[in-house]
Amino acid sequence: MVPAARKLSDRQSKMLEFIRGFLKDHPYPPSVREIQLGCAISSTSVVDYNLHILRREGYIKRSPDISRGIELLDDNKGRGATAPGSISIPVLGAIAAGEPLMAFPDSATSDAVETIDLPTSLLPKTDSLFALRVKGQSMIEDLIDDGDVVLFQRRDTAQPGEMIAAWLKERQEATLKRFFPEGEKVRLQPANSSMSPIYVDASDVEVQGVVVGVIRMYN
Amino acid sequence: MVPAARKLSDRQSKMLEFIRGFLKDHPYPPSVREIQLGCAISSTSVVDYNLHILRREGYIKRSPDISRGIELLDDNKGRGATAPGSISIPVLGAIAAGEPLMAFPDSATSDAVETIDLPTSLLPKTDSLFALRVKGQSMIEDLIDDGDVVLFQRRDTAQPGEMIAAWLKERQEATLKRFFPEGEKVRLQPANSSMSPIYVDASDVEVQGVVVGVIRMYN
DNA sequence: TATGTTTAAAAACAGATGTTCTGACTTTAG
DNA sequence: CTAAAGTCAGAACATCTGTTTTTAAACATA
Repeated sequence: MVPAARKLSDRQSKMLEFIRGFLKDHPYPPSVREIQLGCAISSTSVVDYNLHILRREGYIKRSPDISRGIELLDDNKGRGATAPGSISIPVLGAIAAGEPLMAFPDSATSDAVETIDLPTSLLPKTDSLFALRVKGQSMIEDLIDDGDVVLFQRRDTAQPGEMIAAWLKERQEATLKRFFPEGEKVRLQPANSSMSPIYVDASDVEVQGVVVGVIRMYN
Repeated sequence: MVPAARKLSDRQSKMLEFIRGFLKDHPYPPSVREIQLGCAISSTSVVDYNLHILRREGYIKRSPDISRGIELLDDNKGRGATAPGSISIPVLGAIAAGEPLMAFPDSATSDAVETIDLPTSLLPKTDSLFALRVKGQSMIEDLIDDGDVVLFQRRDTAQPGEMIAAWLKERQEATLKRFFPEGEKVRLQPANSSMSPIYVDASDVEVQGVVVGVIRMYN
């Protein structure tokens, strides 16, 4: 049960949420300055000020003069199969990098066949990640081979040139390509000089996620 | 499964026991000086020295320069345990794939700055694995880029054509190349058409491990 | 014996981190 | 409106804390 039912400011809720997330990713609590960075706060004094309030309201406990002496009180800890500092990423299925084909299901509704654990230290961000196994060699010149596992961050927009998992509504197909918006159209560019780009209406393309990593195993 | 079964000194066991107890009583790990006090040790350097050993032997994990950055690894009560079906692989350092240079230390005597967790399902074998971060682009045509993390299985022999971490005794250098024995000599072949192979005496080459995987992160 | 390795102690160093102070801006109560 | 309280920013401060350096004792090995 949450100890207090007092209203918290946006900043305080954000801090609480950050601490909670930090404790998921690390085996030690965050420092004041890590909270400052994580919540985009301009001064450590503000962090301290709001931590004071969070303690007064019963959300946390603090050990004075002790680094990282913050304890979450409303946390039902004790469970969590993933090692601290690591997160589990679901491998949702396969994606075509050659001829587009395999659809991959939505993570909300599907059960990942497997998951991979990676240390958060390696990852740019730790939320909304998923993985797909690559079929085909259209991204070979970007050093992504058939069979590689590609990590994505779920996003619905992409910057020009980014590698994305694209869903082509009309064809009901998913494909791994570089993303180049060109007016009303979108060019989906493979990284293989023997293959041609795909041109589709911007409205027909749905960005599923952008590539943040690659894993390859030689078996 | 306890990571190592190496002999620990009385002092080291006591420290381990103290850390375990401290984590039971506090929501944050102990500092070096708290361990010093708790175990009646006369200097922080001695604590640091023995913590190094505990990490080398796989009992704990440490986050450099982070206060209280100690994590118990042999603890299966939720905090600090590697996820079931996963193993932790030490990232020992860097290896040159361009001009050979950076030596990487021996795993028996070195402390991994970080580890990566991978599910055993992805791995061909789960024993004697280690990882190195690649410097240079000599393996670019084998889809291994500068900055990639390469997983090795520790072995002292290799099949012709396998990608290996090679130690050149005379030069005191380590390099990532493909292995081709040719009589008395060994050809170490880069996967970059703009680079030339290295020829050395067979007796001058020490196989450290063979490549079993690649991990790449875009940050 | 000579030499190198392991373990230890003491001190100093450098960086990480909690805390405090001052002033300004915003909101609220009267 | 005015004053008090609440919130925030920037800087400085104090100390907590990981790391390094130096020196040396104990121990094993050649």
